[in-house]
Amino acid sequence: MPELAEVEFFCKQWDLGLGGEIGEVLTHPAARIYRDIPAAAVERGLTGRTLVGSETHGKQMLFEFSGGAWMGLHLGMTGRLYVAALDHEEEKRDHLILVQRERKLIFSDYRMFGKLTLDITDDGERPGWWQALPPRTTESGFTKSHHRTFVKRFPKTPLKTLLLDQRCYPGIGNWMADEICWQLRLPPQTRSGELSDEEIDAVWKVTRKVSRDAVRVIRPDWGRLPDSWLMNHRWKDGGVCPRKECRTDLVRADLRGRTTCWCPVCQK
DNA sequence: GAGCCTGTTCGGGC
DNA sequence: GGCCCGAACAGGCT
Repeated sequence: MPELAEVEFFCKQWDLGLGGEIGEVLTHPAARIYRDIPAAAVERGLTGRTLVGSETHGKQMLFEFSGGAWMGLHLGMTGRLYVAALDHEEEKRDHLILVQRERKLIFSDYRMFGKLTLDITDDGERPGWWQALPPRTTESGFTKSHHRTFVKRFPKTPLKTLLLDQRCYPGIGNWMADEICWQLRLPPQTRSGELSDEEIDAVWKVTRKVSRDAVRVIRPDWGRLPDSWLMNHRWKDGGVCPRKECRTDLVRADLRGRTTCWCPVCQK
């Protein structure tokens, strides 16, 4: 489910817990998210600390706790964060629960593709892996030239596939990649090497726009994206291109292992 | 019951 | 080694 805007939405859910001490940490030790760090280490590492900050970067989240503890969280396909009252009955897939005095902060992930990390740093700096993440697509560090250089490295890769590469497009997932191709009127199969310099710059521009618009709409309350976008039409059978002058039946097919949706008329 | 799937990683093949 | 690509991971939902 979560791409960059949804990740921001989920991250914000835990804001209620900012400034609150973690009295107890409940885990499911056998859950797959503890493959990199044992559940016991997470319990030991976070109990008694205070949640003091949170931020997102693409599909990654970072939670800061007092004393230089940093918890990284990736939601995988189906992860979500929510807040519940203390008397909330634990659900089957609630793999991590941070219990505060007035609430529970819960990470739930039924398919368990999520990932959790914990770093304790002495100097108060963010962990190295976080600092090494590429520029966000919503920010000024995501420059035209940075983008152009990356595109030219992979001339044979289809545009849609390229847009899923987190090394350049952190946070872009399947629906956003299709949306970007559709707004560009370019077939998702277009090889990167076939793009003109003008088209490469257009990819950069639309990527920024789709990223920023998605965050603006989804982050506050999981709002609905405009019906003028492809997004609201791509899932159901019988979906048609939302362009007024087009209305052609959308095509859905596999591209490099991912379901891809496009308009056969607008995108050629 | 089979197939689907908004993500990432791993390993085989070239 | 680099690149490509399919399989695997897992389970709720249609």
